[in-house]
Amino acid sequence: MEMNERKKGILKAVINEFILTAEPIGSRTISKKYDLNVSSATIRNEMADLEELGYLQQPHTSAGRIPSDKGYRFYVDSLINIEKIPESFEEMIRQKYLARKKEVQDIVQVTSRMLSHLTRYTALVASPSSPEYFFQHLQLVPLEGKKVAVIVVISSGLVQHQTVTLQNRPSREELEHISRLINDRLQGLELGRISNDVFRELEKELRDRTIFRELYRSLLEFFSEEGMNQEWGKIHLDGATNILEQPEFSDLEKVKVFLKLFEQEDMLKELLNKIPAEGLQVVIGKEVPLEEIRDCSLVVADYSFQDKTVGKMAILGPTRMNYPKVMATVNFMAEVLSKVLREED
Amino acid sequence: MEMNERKKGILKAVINEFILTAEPIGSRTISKKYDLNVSSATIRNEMADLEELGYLQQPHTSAGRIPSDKGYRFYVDSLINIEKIPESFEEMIRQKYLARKKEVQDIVQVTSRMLSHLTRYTALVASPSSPEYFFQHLQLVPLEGKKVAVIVVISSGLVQHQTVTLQNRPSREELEHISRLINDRLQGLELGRISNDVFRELEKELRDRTIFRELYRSLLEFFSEEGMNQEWGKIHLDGATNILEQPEFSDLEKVKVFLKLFEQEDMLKELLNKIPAEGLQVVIGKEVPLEEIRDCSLVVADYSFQDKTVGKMAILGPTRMNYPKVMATVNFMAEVLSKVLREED
DNA sequence: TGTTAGCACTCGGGTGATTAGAGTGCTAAG
DNA sequence: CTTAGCACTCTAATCACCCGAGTGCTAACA
Repeated sequence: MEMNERKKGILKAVINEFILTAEPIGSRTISKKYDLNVSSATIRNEMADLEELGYLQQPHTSAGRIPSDKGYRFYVDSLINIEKIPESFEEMIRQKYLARKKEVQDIVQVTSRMLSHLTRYTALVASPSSPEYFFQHLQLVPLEGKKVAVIVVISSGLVQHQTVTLQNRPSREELEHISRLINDRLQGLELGRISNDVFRELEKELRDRTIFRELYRSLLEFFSEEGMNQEWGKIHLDGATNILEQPEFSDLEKVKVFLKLFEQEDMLKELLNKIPAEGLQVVIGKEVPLEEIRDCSLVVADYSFQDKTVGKMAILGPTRMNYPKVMATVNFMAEVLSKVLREED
Repeated sequence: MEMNERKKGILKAVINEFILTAEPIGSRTISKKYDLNVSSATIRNEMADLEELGYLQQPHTSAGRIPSDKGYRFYVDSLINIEKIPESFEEMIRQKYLARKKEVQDIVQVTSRMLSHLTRYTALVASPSSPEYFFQHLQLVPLEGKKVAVIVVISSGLVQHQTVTLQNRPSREELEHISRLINDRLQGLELGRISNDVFRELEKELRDRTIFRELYRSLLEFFSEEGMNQEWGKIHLDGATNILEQPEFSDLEKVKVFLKLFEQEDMLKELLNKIPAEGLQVVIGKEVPLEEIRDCSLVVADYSFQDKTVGKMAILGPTRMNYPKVMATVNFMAEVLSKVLREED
């Protein structure tokens, strides 16, 4: 026994219907609502076959069928076309981006908010992060007392800052001297290459400056792998409560697990990192690399900046997700965001 | 009929017990568990009196009593002493602060996390914000292309930045000139006094510089009341899911309302603003100035920086909250945070 | 050979009745 | 004024029951 056109049609109908209703689908429903020109008995037989093939499953004997993960997989891979998003939408989205200050956090926030609003599921957006970014500028600004603000600008427009308290009050000249030296040395370097070595060389040159010694540690920390990871690639989440609208989350225990997860940013980060995002990816049910949400699906896309993939965005929802719509939306948003970032540049 | 010592003792016992169990408390429970030297019948009579006085209420005739808002109010005002936090705790908390980079966001985050962990309720912390802060330094850093990073430092260690795209690529000299002028003018000014007027004067001086014209708008926005509000005084929330552990939130609808609220930062901001926080405040049930959470209580304290109140922190939980513990914790955390900020300075 | 009508069977979930138990208020005695 | 005792109330849990949706199978039909 193998898949034929009629089986495909029935599978598609069942999944479409299940996405709509979240209830097990019986053969009668299909024969009435969909024009397949066969009786419910025939559909019943086909559904039994589809179950044997692993695409459908039955919660209990006297209930209808629901799709299995394998069923969804087939549906996503072979049965649907991604919806077309109307051109006019792009303009609207651009407006939203323009309305906000164009800091990285703002962009990420706007993106996640739009994603969650458009899909009514939960959106995750990782802010741009790439070891391939270039160092551009470092500025040391003396503050009150013994404090210094260390401001680092990488690639275009991405700024990070940090305050350091020194042992003694530094003079403005001293700070300027040091920042000039550091800038000369790091100018145009890829972040990934600003290793300890570079700093060790710098340390030699600046050995006599006690101030540098003190700055040294925090700069090292800043450019270390962990420092990088901590500051960049932060995950912004929106629409967490949307899952509460889904009938599969009427169980409080499940909700708990879910929301607990959302409070652990590192988990989410790892989750997204585990998904090899190039283009549009759909991860269904048991394929999800995170125990707690094995009954969910993820739709992930990457976005780029200066022609490099720098971040990902994702929609997290029940496996019974409106895939055509969500896939279209995520894909579209990733494209628009990449465009917006390119133009900004 | 009025309050006497025995009534107070019984009221206190009922509330303590209810805080523990979340179940209506009957007279027998009190007579058995608490050593009041009276029988359950006597307690029954007293409880009837307490109900008449409005301190207790009955969900239905054949159930025990639960405290009313008025009961909690009396309890908080007259029946409890705030627990003493052991000295050793302070050191532990300091360590936590030291372990993180000392940016404002980090401090706020650490604070809210600790609050929610210690109390097992939801913590809200408003980041420092005050029109009484002083302007300290502005730095314009040229980025790639036509972009400029505007970096503003206020008071000690509070840094904000923003990227602006200009019409033409600015020269480094030009930017330096402008920042020098702006710095001279704004140096040491209270943020609240950097009004349009100051900028208008600056505009006159710099009229010939087209670059300033372009920067003008974004600076104006930055120092405007809304800009200020948007950037400072952000609310950080932690332990949202803790409420799910509370039996009063076994109703999904209620959970929904709650979590939806948490996704609206401006609501939370308004909520905290409406509470005149000086010292430790407890807002109980119907006293809460926000419809959606009228069956909750808030314990709020303010914290200070440079001897001025700059922010608030709060614990949000069910009215059936462990007031002695929560009040002690919030009070303590606010004090420690103020101390840490003072020492930093 | 594939399709369909018909039918007996299964099973979950909703309905209603019953019951156990906790707690009360009242009364009367100490 | 306190307390033991008792009748009464009300909720929540349990159970039996039934309804209906849906199935798989069989037999007839094209």
